[in-house]
Amino acid sequence: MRNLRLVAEDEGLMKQSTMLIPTMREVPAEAEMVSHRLMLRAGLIRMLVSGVYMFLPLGMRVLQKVEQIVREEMNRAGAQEVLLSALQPAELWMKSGRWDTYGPELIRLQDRHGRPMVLGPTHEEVITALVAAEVNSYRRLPQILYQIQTKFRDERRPRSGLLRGREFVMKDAYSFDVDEAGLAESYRRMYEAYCRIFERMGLDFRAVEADAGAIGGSKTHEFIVLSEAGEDTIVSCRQCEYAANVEKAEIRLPQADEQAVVAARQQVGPMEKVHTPGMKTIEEVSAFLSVSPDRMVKTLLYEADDRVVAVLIRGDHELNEVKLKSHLGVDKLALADEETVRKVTGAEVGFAGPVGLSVDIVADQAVAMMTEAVVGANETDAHYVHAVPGRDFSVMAYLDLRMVQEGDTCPRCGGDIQFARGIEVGHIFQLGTRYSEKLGAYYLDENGQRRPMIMGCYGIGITRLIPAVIEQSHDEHGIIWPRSIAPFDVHLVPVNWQDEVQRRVAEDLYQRLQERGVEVLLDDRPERVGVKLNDADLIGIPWRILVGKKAAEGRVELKNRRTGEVVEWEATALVERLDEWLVD
RNA sequence: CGGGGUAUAGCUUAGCUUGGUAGAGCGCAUGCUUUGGGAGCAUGAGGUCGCAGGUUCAAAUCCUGCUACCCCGACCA
Repeated sequence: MRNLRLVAEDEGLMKQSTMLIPTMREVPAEAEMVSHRLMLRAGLIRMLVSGVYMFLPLGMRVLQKVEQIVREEMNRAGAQEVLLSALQPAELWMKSGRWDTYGPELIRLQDRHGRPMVLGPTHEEVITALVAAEVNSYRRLPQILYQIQTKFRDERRPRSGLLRGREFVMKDAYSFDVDEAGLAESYRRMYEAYCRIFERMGLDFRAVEADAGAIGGSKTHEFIVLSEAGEDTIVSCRQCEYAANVEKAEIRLPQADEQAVVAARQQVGPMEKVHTPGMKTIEEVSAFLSVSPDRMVKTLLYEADDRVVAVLIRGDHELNEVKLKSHLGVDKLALADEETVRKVTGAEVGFAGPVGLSVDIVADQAVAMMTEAVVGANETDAHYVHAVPGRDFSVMAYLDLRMVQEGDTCPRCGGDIQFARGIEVGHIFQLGTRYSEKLGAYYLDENGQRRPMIMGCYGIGITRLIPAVIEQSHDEHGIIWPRSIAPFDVHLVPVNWQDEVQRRVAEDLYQRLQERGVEVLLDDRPERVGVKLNDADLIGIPWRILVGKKAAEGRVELKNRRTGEVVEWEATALVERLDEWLVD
């Protein structure tokens, strides 16, 4: 008897009285961000420890729908699904070099034999080793393989619920091609698949040029869901298609007459040391000497891998560390500590300058256009005025090193740029041969030549997509799901479950909608209407059918969660014509 | 890793200044009434007051250390 009931497909699976959907009326103190609060309140997730979350039945349904969309689009783009391992031998990471460079974010452990292992934060090593072992001819290329897996990163500061966790689900795809043209084609396919995926989820997003970071590679795009709550800042042009992460955004040099600069510099009198007691910041020195920041140069000392480098930036500009790191080609970059600064400059922090400095100096390109500048004197409480680039100090290179800021123009067309914030949900890279060479992914071409495969990698933060959707789609009452990833299509809510007529109409609708393939959640709890309706708004299923007093006449109410629009229907007609309204 | 904050019932919290039997609202259980936007009455269960040490006749409260969680920053395919 018990078994029979359990196999009955219908038994409680979509009934709220039996499902674990622990909604919360009060806001949990731990959550700040809207999406985080709503996910906890709607009973989608619960935290186990910081940065690690469990998916409850409702959240699980959403997660599965997101995964399914990604799967469909990956398959459509010609990618093949695999499942790689989360537990990986450290050996592979030593081969790629990332055992040393990845840092404490990589969760390292030992097996019972003392063999070093890692919990995979990403899968370049594993997939490359797999393809290296199984593919060795151009005849078997190209290949695009993808997986949906739990990944581990011991983040310094997990935050914002699912947005930045230590354990999370990602889709990652890897392409292997015979040449650059093949890579470009694989990259294009993935780019298009990504756009379809995010469109299907109803997201307002932008694909922007980005920095490749530690993973390496040349061309790369980030997919950013626009949201003020996001951690990333992007710039985009109002006139053309240009859009980039601020970390990457190039600076267009203003038109300048070099002859004029050179001529102007010849008019400048000799450099002069001035007493600037306790004036350490640009603002202080600027106010003290009555010189505007754009006529000053700040000198920043960085430890880049094992050496110290001085970086010159115009006083009103801000250094972009990502650009600096990429120009210097180093793995580690950090502002030098006070002791190092004192040793290099012979002065307290705040008085560094390029004149007479013995370390390598690079400068932002804007400095090259300055006639003269105020700079630190490498002597406590002193600055130089009338320091002329090239005359009083020289630099190794002028580079694009600063952050874009309001008022800058588009590097492509010179148009106006605007800033926006967003959540990074996808990132695609053209990796080249970095991993294939280190892990031995070579193939023989038509001429029997051994060549490294050209790789690309393509990630989507599956679990991060859910809060991203919620950030863009909610109101003061709760979540508003797009139908494509909603946990259910229809929320069926009888006003009074004790009322036999309402109950009969609701159960009948429940059954008939299910027969037509509609996913229905039936709120059969003996709660008061108010409780049920508030929970329904909170959970955010796109359509709500309310079965109330008019059930006696066979009439029910249909409400659109997004628009709030309510229509009264004959229950029978509603089932018959559901195709008309079940379009999101 | 630096700065700030919090820790008392499932959730939100009072009590801590000034040491003396740990309280409320919501939720939960049972019963009755109620049922179109978070009901009413009654009864009841539920607490190592984050952990460890110290001071004291006596510690949720004072002191020390630790841990966890949150926020800001740094960091981040």
